[in-house]
Amino acid sequence: MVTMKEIAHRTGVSVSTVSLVMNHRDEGRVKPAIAAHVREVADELGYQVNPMASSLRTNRTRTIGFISEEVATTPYAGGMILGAQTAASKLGYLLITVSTDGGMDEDDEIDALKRYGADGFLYAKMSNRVTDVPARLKDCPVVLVDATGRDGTTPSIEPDEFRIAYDATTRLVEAGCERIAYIGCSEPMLAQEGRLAGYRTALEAAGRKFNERLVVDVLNNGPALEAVSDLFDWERPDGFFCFNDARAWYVYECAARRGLVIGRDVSVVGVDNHRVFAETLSPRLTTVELPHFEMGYWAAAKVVSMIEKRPLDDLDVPDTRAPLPPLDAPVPAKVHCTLIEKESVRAAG
Amino acid sequence: MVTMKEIAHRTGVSVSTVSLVMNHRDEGRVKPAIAAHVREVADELGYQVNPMASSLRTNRTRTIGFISEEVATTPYAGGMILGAQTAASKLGYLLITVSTDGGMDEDDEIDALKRYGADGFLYAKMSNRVTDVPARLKDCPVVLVDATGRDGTTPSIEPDEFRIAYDATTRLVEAGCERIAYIGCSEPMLAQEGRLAGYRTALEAAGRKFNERLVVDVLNNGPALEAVSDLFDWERPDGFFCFNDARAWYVYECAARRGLVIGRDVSVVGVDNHRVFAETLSPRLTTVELPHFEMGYWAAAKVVSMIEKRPLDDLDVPDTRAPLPPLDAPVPAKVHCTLIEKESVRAAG
DNA sequence: CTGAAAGCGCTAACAT
DNA sequence: ATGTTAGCGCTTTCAG
Repeated sequence: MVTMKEIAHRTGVSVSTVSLVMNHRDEGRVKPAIAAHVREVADELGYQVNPMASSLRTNRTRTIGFISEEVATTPYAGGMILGAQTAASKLGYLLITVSTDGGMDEDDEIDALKRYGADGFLYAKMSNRVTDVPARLKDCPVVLVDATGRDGTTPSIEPDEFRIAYDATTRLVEAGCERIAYIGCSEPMLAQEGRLAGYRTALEAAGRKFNERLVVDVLNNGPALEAVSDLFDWERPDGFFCFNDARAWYVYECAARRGLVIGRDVSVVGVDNHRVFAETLSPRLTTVELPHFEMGYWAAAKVVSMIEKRPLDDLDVPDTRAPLPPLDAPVPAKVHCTLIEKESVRAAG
Repeated sequence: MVTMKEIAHRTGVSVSTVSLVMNHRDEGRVKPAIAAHVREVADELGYQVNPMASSLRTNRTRTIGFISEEVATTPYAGGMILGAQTAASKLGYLLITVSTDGGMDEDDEIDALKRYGADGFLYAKMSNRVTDVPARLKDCPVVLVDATGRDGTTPSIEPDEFRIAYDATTRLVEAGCERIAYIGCSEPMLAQEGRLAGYRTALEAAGRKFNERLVVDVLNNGPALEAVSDLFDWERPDGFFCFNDARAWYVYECAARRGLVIGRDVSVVGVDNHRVFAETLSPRLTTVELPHFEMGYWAAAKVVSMIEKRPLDDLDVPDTRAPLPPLDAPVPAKVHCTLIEKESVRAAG
């Protein structure tokens, strides 16, 4: 391992000078020629800072902890983690992911993260929920991902559920569907409330009236298929907005059994059909992809801005907003999802 | 943060003594009474070692790096990571995961891991492939996960593909299926070869003869559905062994369109139907679950044994082998997958 | 059996 | 503008 000491030795300056240069804290403190030489030798030797050693003095490790209890049980975690890691990496941080599903104890894992000196934390859910920040994270920089804090005390990022449903439903309207159904989720979730409202509002904006009988809220189980089946038989919808991929599947199954072809006889807009699934289905499906990557990305950038106490705008975060693509977009069209970024209500740390 | 210095102060001994005790290196070096007292005070104060500080002297961080390029694009990574993290955590290590899909450069990510002093590495694929170990990992402890090294130089763990297919096919035979099809994968993969062989051998062991026309190797795309559809019409199979969940889906779709009920008219054994998917489908499906968790678990334990240069048996690793459950197991039956653990051909480090 | 002292690689006051 | 010094928390000889 090549150390500052070695560079100091080779360049004939002291370690402190090398330290200044390597941390870009020269600028009027070290003669430019010297600084350049130091940098050159460092490059040549392939010098890399030892984050352990510097953390000992600075109490900063340039690591951020990512905590989620659903890494193993949902296919969406990967995208979020990748987004967070991408931003972290770009900003010179390392993301350390711990999942607390299975037998893992959340507090233990958080302790491990703290022991290793994480500078900040991402606390992630895999579907928008009101969430309490764990007690031991109370006075650390924390950002919630795909979740919203109970008290408005913690910054968060979450999908604009209302707009997802509004856009999806509008799309079905514009595609000429007359009887648009919503296959929702019967568990209480922010996503469900927001989407039902968006569906309803879009219908009304299009001059349709909301029909309760076209709304079926189901769980992910056997009776769900019957419920959707009944909907097919009794209401004969020609368009479906589906809460998620599992719900969309009930529609495919029912359609297949009746000889109906999706894209011809009925239209379906689903949310977040996962890739494995979508590869098979996508030719006949319009999807709203929840921007897990983007949420992770933003959250990581945000927590870095909190750690370094500088405005988020100084960091390079792409804008994830994009307009709804036109209806004649190639199939499978992707309806882009907008995001809601919440600043902490109190000072963001 | 509570330090050794503080404990030393409170107990009236020196830091070195505290160090000995905390590292369980007392035993004939520190008087038992003193040791006990030190431990007591440490507990009371909630002392935690500072891994940064000790790494400075020992060049050990008790972290292991997990590298994969498919974290975001497959739903299976989560289980593997969770397994690895569980074992790591149990053994007092922290798992640091980096994914190299998306725009991430693998070498950069490995460098980051090395900079942070990872003691060993897990290099994971999400489906069994012959794999080269990255150059910069050459002289570090490395274990391959769901992959096999090109030269037998690196320990690895991978599913027993032959037996997966053998067991699945046998199960279909025992369930009374007469015409058992294999919906395979047309890409060259170890998994495909092994499974085709297992399918064939199981048929022959049951006194059936292998019929090429019952084998359909497909990609994950449009033509696949037609190929399976043709198989239904021309060969009228009553049992299906499917390479993975996407392939199984073609069978469901074809069956639904023909009014055939799975579990009554046709039997299906799939591999690795992911949970999101399985929640909807599982009542009618027998699955072979690839033991991603167990692979991750074993691999992490293995790499720790390499790092600490002590035999794997000293560590607490559960045996993941289990017998095939009986055919009258409640549906969905899970066919357990056996694993192949490969030691390095040369000395294991 | 226990403590003093040195040093891991780095940063940050403080001198020059 | 650069070097000296001290010390972060811990491990590890080496003396006693």
